[in-house]
This record gives sequence, structure tokens and C-alpha cells, in this order.
Amino acid sequence: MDTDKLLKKIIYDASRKLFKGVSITEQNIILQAPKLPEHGHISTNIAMRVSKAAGISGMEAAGKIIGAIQRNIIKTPLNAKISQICAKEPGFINFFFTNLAIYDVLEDINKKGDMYGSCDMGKNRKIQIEFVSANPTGPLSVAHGRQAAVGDALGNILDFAGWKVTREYFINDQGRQMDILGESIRQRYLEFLGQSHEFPEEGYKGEYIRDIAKLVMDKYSDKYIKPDETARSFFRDYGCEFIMNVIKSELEDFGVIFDVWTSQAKLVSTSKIEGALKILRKKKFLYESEGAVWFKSTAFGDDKDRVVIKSDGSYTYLAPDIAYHQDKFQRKFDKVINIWGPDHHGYIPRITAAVQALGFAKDAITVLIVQLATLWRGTEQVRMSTRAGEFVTLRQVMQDTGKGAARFFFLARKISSHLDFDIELAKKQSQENPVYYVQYAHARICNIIEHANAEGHKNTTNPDFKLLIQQEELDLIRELGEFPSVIALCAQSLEPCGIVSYLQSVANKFHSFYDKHRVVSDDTELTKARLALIAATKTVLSTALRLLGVSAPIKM
RNA sequence: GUCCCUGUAGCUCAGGCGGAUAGAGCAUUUGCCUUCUAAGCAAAGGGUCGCCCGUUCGAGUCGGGCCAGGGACGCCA
Repeated sequence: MDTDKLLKKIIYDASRKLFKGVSITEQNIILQAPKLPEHGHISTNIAMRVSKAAGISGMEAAGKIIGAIQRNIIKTPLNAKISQICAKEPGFINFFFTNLAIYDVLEDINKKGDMYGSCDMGKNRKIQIEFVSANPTGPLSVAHGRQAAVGDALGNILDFAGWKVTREYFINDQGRQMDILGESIRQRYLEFLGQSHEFPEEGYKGEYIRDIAKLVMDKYSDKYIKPDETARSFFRDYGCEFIMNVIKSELEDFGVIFDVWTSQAKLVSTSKIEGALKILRKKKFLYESEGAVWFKSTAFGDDKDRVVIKSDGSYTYLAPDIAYHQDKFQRKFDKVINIWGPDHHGYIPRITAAVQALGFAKDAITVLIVQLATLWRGTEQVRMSTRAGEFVTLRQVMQDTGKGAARFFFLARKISSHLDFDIELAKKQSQENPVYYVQYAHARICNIIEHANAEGHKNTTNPDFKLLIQQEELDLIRELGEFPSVIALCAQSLEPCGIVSYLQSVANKFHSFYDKHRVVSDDTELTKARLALIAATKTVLSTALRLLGVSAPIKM
């Protein structure tokens, strides 16, 4: 808020002038909302920070600073907004605002509408978020679901914070995993044709493999019965394409739309890998040893060097990945974010090393590790394994709980924390379920507005906010005023979960207000003001829910 | 063995860069619907912030050392 910025500057100027010998930066000055009402609406700790260097007590320093602030504030717009400034042990300076300052929030929301809360932090720079990127070897799991929810919400948040966002999926349509997939399908196919078969030890045992084999059989009969390379590559390609289509439709139904799908196979065919390795070789970051070619990732802090070309001449996974990252930066992204599962965390040093070796800045790439989601049905944990084909798919969870509840649950924890996802709970249409608490607030507001219209309160122009003087009203407005800083914090820390707790807080303030005061009454002016208040609340709720990808229902 | 994540109320978790009496939801107990949605509100109980040491006006927060749980450490992808 502008008030905060101005206040900070005044405090800064005042303390700079008073304590010339003490180094103070604007960063040092922290404005904070106190927990207790008697400590005012905002407080600063600056006096305690300078008191020691100045050789006086915190209270003494606070007294001096307050004097200076009061002299400076008179000629600013803040004068009308601050009712009292006082010092409290051991040296806090507390500011009390008049209600005038608070009503600015409502004006602001009214003016900006569903852009309220946005900012220009990104300055229109290009940012790419690569996420999910699951190998096409089966349907998406719950872990992918969390990554999808996080990546998509982060995309929304960064977009809202002024970045130009590209969402991208890297398709691993090559290599051993694909061979195993093709072979698994081929064996099931032979099984259908009544041939004795040996199902690969590491093969994918899920029922969906049989379904794919059945499709092939229905369509091509015994055309691919011979165990030759034609058959093998057919099953590989067919399986990959089939499963990618499954994944795409799952993501789409989950509300996640990717802008770009990049295929590893295509990357290889355009010889980007050789190109990238050539650069590394030229910069002397590649060397040969034991018949293999190694990337000198230790030059950038990795604990050991990594093989890029195996002794049999084929690439390790790192090689195409290096090429892919070079490709990203060639596409002129100012910043690249990769969202990975915890099983890849050991991979971070080598990919950031590669990015730096290619000549890009270290902080141009950020890898976020989204910790696993553990599924529960009540008190019973659901065990999963992709290979064995025993796992709950994202689609099943979506069908069980609904898209919105699933996304809300996935985003409710910090991405670095393990997440317990209780399907039974997310399914419940009851008060135990936190999604409904927030959505209910939104639906309630819509209902009141509808009711107000029916009662003939149609004219909503120029509401007089000064009529909003009840504690619950002021608390709610103050909460709405926090939205921009919540967004800024989430965008900066690349952590969507702040929005979830903020939503709960707004809903809580609204429900309290609702319970104590009637919006629609005989007092037309008060009704108008309160309608404006709940409309502003609705705007904030629906915007925040939109950023998370959760619906804001009109009726419940 | 090395590295990463986690440890806060009975349970699941919040706690921007250190700040005043540590918070929320659920669960438990108790109140509140003739008036806009009770999927709601209000109140109560519930804590050695894993343990120890340090840094300082002040530590759940920062540093060091332990303890416990989960995960990663391939010429797999």
C-alpha cells in the first residue's frame, strides 16, 4: 500500500537525520502489523535497532524518532490518516490509523476489479515453467497431480505479478523407459494372441498396458506378431502416443493447459545435442575417461563429474537435457523454472552446472522440488508403485474429490513439505473440508447480492465507506488490503500456499462480519456501503481462487 | 557415509528480513437459526515450538552440535 511506503520513507528520513553516525538502510526499517490492538495498526522496531549504536535506551530513541516523525508528517497526506503515534517498551513505535486510511483499500479494489492485487514485479520479462514432464509410461499419479497444481498456480501467480509466462512439458519419448513400455505392450499383445510369452521383469504391469495391447489387436490383428525391430518400434511409438494422449486429457481435465510440448526425440533429430556438447567441449568442460565422455560439473559445485556419452557411444539422460536447457535460453527466456519430484533432487547440481557451463547466469534457472503427496483414505495409507501398476491416478482423485478440492489440497502446503492428502476428507461435503469454507463465503456473498437486488437495492454508485465503522467491517477491510502483499510474497518465494491460508483468513473475517451484521436493511446508505464491502470481498475471493485454479461457486 | 526435506496443540499444518501474551482448521465441550445460505458464528480447554549450546536488548525464527522420521546419492530416465 502507498501509505506503508510513504510512512517507511518518513521513518527512514527521521531516523537518518537523528542518528547520523549509525548506518540505517531502508531495508532495516520493518513495518509490521502487531497482534494486539493496543499496539496500533502498524509498528516499527527501528528505535531498538539504532539505540545501542547511539548509546541510549530503546524508549529514548523511540521518543526522539516520534518527535521527528510528527514534525515531518504534517505536510503529507499521512497526517489525516494517522491518529496517534506512541512508544512502548522496549522501544516499539506504534502507529494508529484513522479509518480514512482503511477505506482506501475499498476504493482501490473498486478501481482495479479483478486486477486488484496484481503488480509489475516481473516487468514483462519472459519466464518459463517446465513441469510435470512425466515419462509417458502410464497415467499421471497423485505426485504428478501435485506438481501440476503447483506449476499451474505458480504460472497464474507469476502472470499476475507481471511476468510473461510460458508453461511447458518436456516429453521423454526416448530411451530405456520407452523400450520397456513398448516391450510390455508387445508381450500383452502376444498374450492375447495365445502365444507363450515372457513378461519382462521390469515391465509395466498396470492394467492399462493390457488395454493398449487389446486396442492394437483389435485394429491390426496379428500384424505385429513377429519379434522384429518393426514390431518393437511400432509398440514403442504406439504406446508413447497413446499414453501421451491420456496424459494430455488428464491435464486438460485438471485445468492445466500447456503452451509448449517439447519432444526429446525431436530434439535429438535436430542435432541440438551435438551442438550443445560442442560448446561444452570448446569451453573445455568435457573430457574422456574410461571410454566415456564426462561433463566437468565439479567446476560448478557438483560433487562429481557426470557421464554424458557412455562407453557404448550412446547418450546418458544428461546429454539431451543439456541441449534442452540450451534450447530454453535460446528461446530468450529471462528466467527458467523447473519443477521436479524429490527423486530428482540429486540432479539439480549437474543441470545448474550445465546451464552455467553453457554461459548462462546461475540464477537464471531455479529448480523447485515438490515433495511427495502421501495418499490416505481416512487413517489408512494408500501404497503405490508405478511398475507394479498399483497406484491411484490423478484422474481417480479428481473423480473422487472434484477438480477444485484436489487442487486446493495440493496447494495447501509448502511445496517443500510432505503432503498428506486424505481422499475421504477432500471428498466430504462437510465443515471438515476447508475448500468449502472458502467457497461458501463466496457463494454467501453472491446470495446476498441477489437478495439485495430482489429487495430493490439497485443503485450502488458512490457508496459512503465512512459508514463502515464496526470492528468486523474494519477487520475485513484490513484483510482485503493485505492481498497485494500476499501476491508479491508468493511470487517472490515461488510458493503458492500463502494464497490458500490467506483465502481462509478472508473467509473467516467475512463469516464473522456476516454473522454479526446484516448487509441488507432499511438503511439504504448503510446497505449500499456494505454491499460495496462484500462486493470487494467477492472480488478478492474469486481472484485468489482463480489463481489457484479453484472454482468460485455462486450457489452451494 | 554424503546431500536434501521435515520435527510447533490430540490430528493436519501456518508462522515475510529475529519483536511485544506462539496461531488456524479439524477433533472435544458449551452457547447461537421467526429476518440476506448453520457447509456459518461465538466461547472454553489443549504447548518443554525434537534436545543442548551459542549469537543479542529480544530466538519457534539465525549459527553450531546432537536425536528422530522421510527421500536422493547409476556409463537408469
